Amino acid sequence: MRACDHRRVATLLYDGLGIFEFGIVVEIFGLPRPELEVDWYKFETCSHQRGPLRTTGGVHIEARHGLRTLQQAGTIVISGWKRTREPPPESLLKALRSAHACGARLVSICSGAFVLAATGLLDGKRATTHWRYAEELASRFPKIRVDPGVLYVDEGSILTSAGSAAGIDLCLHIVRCDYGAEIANRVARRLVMPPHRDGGQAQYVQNPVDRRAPGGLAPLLQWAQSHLGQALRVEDLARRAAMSPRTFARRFRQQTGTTPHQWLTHQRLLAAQMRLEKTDDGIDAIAEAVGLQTAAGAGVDCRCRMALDTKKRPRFASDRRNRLSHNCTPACVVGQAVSHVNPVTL
Amino acid sequence: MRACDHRRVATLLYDGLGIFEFGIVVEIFGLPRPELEVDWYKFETCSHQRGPLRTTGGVHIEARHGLRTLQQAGTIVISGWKRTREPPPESLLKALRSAHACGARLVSICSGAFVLAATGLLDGKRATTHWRYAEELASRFPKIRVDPGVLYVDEGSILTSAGSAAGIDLCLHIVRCDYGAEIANRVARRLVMPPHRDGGQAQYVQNPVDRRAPGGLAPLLQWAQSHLGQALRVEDLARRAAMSPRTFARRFRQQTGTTPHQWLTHQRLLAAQMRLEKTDDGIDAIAEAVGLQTAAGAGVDCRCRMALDTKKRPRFASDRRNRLSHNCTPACVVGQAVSHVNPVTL
DNA sequence: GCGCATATTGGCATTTCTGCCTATCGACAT
DNA sequence: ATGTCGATAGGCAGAAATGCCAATATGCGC
Repeated sequence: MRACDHRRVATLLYDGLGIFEFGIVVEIFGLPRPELEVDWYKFETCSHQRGPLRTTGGVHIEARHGLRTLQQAGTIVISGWKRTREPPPESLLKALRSAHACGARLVSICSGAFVLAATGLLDGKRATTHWRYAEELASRFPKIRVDPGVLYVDEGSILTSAGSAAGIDLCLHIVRCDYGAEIANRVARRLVMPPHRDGGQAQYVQNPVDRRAPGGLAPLLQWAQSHLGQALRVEDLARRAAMSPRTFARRFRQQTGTTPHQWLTHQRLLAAQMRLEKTDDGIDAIAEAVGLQTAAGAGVDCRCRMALDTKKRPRFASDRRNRLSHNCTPACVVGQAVSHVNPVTL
Repeated sequence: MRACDHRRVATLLYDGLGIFEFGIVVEIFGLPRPELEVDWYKFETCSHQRGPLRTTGGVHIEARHGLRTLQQAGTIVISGWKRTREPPPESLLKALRSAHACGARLVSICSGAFVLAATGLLDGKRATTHWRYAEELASRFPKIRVDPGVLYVDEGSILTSAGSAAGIDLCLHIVRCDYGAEIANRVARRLVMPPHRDGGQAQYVQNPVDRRAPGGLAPLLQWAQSHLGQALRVEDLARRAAMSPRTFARRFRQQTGTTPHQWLTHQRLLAAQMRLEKTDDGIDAIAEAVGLQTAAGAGVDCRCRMALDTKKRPRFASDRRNRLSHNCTPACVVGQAVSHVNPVTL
């Protein structure tokens, strides 16, 4: 394994490239950043294919380099892969293996994990991918320990990240490793992104992953979601999970990234949003149904009130199609009201 | 003003286009989404310039349409503008004004606000842009009420968003307005982004904006940041801000998006991260210095402990350059530990 | 100036959160 | 078998967060 410069970053272009994921890589590694006053990354686009390549959004782009350059890079980013079932060309795999053998760092975003998986280099290692593909990845590459619940996995020389935006998190993580926290924070700030975000992509998945994980909270959360109308106290939830309140709080944070109460409030607001759109019920009825009016405890106050307070109801809620000044539905307003709540969805 | 279909989305390409911002627009509006089972947006790329256009990342792309198509769209997105000082061509401005007169919605991301500003359509309206450009925008277009503290501004027919990633928030907002919260949430989930995020970009700016806003917390926050070592209680902060604890809590949430205590803890961890990199102090000394060991109150527990606990120190902190199994510096680990804390920076 | 409506503020009670301390359990070496 | 170490669980007290209500300020039309 020869030493190689991780600051030489190459990313793979291919026919059908997702421009968003590519954009992330460019934004983090590919922009000149004189203000940071460090020896910043050198960035190259490479492809195994010649000529203009189609991308999402209906535009075409052309890589400036071929696999040879890719292979010489110290950090290689595979941002997605058009069709997960399509095996990557052997020439590409060879280049990746060779680069890795020389000490290069392999990075994948979203379905790019399938390319890394195909090299065999992930065997026995942990990895992740977009939650839509997690199952497929795990079943097609059983040797890989797929963790669908995290935003990214750092296995040292191979790093994989979950869907789309999680690529930002991983790229920032890499910057943090290479240049330190301060630089990474500055990059994040310029991106107007939080410097780190976690709790895993589990938050963003529709159905909780790992339903039957030992001590998993998923069943409880599901139960809670369908009983939002009741005045659920954290203590009750803990009892239901057969844990002491303290342990429950700890587990809850581990698995969701928030406190039970914040999560609950957020669920209530989301539910309210949905009902505002899907039903013709009035604000009060909905608030009641999702447990917001009566709710014992805490979590909403002015924020939710701003949108749900019965006093303001006539202003926009007389009809659920009634539009606000800015063409927003009530649900939209609630959405903005929610915004201050910790963004955990599950 | 004729009715026009907001679902016809066009975005402007230009020489020097930021591929990241463009990617956002594509990802939200430009992907086929059969799974949503709605009449999704039609997406077009337009430009006033012919031929391949340079973009960030060193690739070239070509717009499929010209200004005529742009003008006919119902939603026009300007994702950035290469040089804020460069006046947009009159032909473009004309097309935008004309489209707007016909009822089209104008949307800007990042420095794209300068293009909208140049049309004059923003005069008297509220708007925002990337925090780096906010001041310039305000001074060059004094008639615009620039709000540099928010992620986006919805003025009905003109929507502006702050830097880069804030464009995602705005685009999701638009989807929420057009198709409702559920659809928007599904799009967000697929992006692995929170469905809404707020508290404003104020969180991400290095130096708090609006330092002298009436009742602004910025000075207090700055003071707190330089006195993290002390055992600051929320009550103390409130007193220092000359507010009752209750009012303080409310204001704090308004302006930062979190509770005082969460913010404080996050600041402590960030500070610890920095010190781990910049100084040769040991874990204990640093923890002490940023108020984590001694800290009265709450906020860290197992999360921070995971990285800072003196018991585990020998494992990775004997030398600050000492690497973990995954090539991470201690600061990096702390970063991951921080992750469960609400991502507010300020 | 007056009355009404709305927004802001402060205090209080309740719930929730969290650091810390102790107890328990299992692995492992002696 | 015994003791030590580490990890996890539970309990507790103090701090923090929040809904709610009452009081006060602010604004507005008359």
